[in-house]
Amino acid sequence: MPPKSKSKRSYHHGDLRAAILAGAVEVIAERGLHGLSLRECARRAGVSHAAPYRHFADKDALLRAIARQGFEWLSEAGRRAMEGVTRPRDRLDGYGAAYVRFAVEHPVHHRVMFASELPNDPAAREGAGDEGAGDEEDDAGAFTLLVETAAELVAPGVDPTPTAVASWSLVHGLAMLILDGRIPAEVVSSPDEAEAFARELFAQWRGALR
Amino acid sequence: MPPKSKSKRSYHHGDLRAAILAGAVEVIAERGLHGLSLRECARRAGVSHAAPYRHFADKDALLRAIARQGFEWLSEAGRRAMEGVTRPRDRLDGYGAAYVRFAVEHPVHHRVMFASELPNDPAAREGAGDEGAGDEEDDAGAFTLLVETAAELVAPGVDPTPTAVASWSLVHGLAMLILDGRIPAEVVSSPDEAEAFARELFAQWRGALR
DNA sequence: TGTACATCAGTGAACGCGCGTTCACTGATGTAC
DNA sequence: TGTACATCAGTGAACGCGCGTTCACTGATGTAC
Repeated sequence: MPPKSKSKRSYHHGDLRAAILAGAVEVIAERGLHGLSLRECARRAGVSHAAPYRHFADKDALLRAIARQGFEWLSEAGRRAMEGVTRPRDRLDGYGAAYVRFAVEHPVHHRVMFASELPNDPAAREGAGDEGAGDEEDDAGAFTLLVETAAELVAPGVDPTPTAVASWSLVHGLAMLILDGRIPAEVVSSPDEAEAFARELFAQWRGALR
Repeated sequence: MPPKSKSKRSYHHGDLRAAILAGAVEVIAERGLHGLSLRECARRAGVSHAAPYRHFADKDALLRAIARQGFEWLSEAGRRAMEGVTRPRDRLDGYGAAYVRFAVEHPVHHRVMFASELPNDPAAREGAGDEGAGDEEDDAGAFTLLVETAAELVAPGVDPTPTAVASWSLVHGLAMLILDGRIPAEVVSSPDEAEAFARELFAQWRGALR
């Protein structure tokens, strides 16, 4: 395999789709969500600006692909964190810690997953075609898992939804505050620290409320 | 005061600054943060597209003004919610409920206040000139208030910061989830309902954790 | 009350820019025979 | 192993667009006298 002629002979990229996806995450990390452009992604992949359209119908499809990937990774992480753990409270803690860790490890994905740019636009939640439905499923799946876990925690007959929502709010809010730099960097500069901090939070929160 | 000649004789607006500010909030509500443009704000105020530059140095200054207004309103609401309430736990509940209510009442402000578009950009947190410093103060002020309240709640000698962070995370996360439409609309379609839901959440959360 | 003048809010033309998207194309790839 | 051909990934020119920002300007406002 001669080093120079490696891909020189062909202008075919090999896996442009993945390259565009990775490039998009990079761009968002550097310039923010509104700084993303298909042309910049193409540039980084070393490809003409029209090439991405072979793999993504439009800019929105690219964002939806990132969100879908994020939901997959998150639910996988949550599943892993809870397998083998039986005590309901520990399961909830494990899931929450995994949630925060995911956000710190993949801040761009987390942002894209939860960036509803149009608060007043119900259409964004509805149709959105085949791909949009995929996102919703992942999202709903994660929440269902949370409600089931919460159900093991509350007294029989009590609606577990509020507890599930509270748990989700706690970890979601913590993740957002960390990502926004509102939590001092020395406390949570690494995923490990973020996870530890989340667990500590859960513990002390319990104590504080008696 | 003749209805037609009212402002026809003068092209001076009267309070263009406020009009631009209100228009910007409107635009963001309709089109999202990235859909905001100074030209559109000028259009809605019935003014030439260069006029806003008399009142805002650039687009960023406009956003910073919205954020500053939001922080003022929020800290005012928090103060009002806690005045006359003495029991620490009730003070924390009141503040949290006010926080969630504020987010539902002023979703655009809340979004602008907490939209760090550039996660990796530490410069956004530092300098930012005179105006930026104003934001930071409001932000820090709100958090200080929270820590002080948390200090009354935990055992003496215990660092109240984690409890404060947990409280903030809970209400911040709940607000974000509501704003993103993740909480069923029938539960929280009005500010009153949002506030009630928040209080219910706090109560059941305590119960669930024993 | 009237006049001169400084101030400053708003105008409208102009600039350069990067973007999303389309389109007819070219040339590499893989498959059928 | 070789040839013909369909497929399809990537090209590059071109479109139209709205934007941020600047600039010399005009005309309203308010103040000093």
